Amino acid sequence: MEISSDVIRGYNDTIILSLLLDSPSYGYEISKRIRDLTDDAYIIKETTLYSAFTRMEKNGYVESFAGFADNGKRRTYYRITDKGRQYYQEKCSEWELTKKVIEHFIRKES
Amino acid sequence: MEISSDVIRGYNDTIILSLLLDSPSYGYEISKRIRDLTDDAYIIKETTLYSAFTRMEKNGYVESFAGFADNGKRRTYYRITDKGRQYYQEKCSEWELTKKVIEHFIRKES
DNA sequence: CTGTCGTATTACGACTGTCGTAGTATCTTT
DNA sequence: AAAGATACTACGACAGTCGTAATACGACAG
Repeated sequence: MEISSDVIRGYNDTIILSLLLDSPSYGYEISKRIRDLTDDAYIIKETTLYSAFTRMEKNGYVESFAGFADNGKRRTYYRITDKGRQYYQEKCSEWELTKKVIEHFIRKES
Repeated sequence: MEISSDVIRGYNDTIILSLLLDSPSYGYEISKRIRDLTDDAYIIKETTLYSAFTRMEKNGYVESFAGFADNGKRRTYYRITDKGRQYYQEKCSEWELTKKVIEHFIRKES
């Protein structure tokens, strides 16, 4: 089954931020880690990912800086800010509430 | 706390359909039942609700018919179709997967 | 008998985030 | 030499939600 993007929409920023909590990272790696962690259940589109970075940088949730791969290739890294951490925590709380709300309307089949 | 609409976005249709499972209903009542069931945690916007009806009728998930309130006032009722029931069941299954996916990225605070 | 609140719905344009498509560039593997 | 993986950017389209507003009727208070 595929997950519709409208469902995840409100959590893309949260997902990305969660992967920056422990250390900075960059687009391609984030993308792969999402795929791997979810066993390919969720594959974020590149455009969605990079536009999330831009938006979050504008909002002050992440900061970008130039880094280099082992082979010397230039990459754009992103680091989560304090504001980003706070936003992430709020979204985690919100999630608990959201889950409850939606599950009022879900009937599980046998 | 408020629930951001982007989170619910993918489930508005599902929520509305769930309230039509047992009997037909109409906009205003659906709206109130959502509020009541969620203890005001989720208050669907009127425009969102009515445009969902229109969209779902176009998709064949619901059928509208004219009904009358006790006082003789005209109302537009909606009835879920077989296709709508099927869609609803699919969304319920999808929800289980979605939940798992998102929870890979949620860290609960103490 | 007038105004406000609750009921019930519709119209319209703005906005945001995702998507499809495409293009660029380098490095690694075959 | 070609193909695939890495790494990113640009642009316009689209869908669903939102703000605002308007309409209309009944009930109830003052």
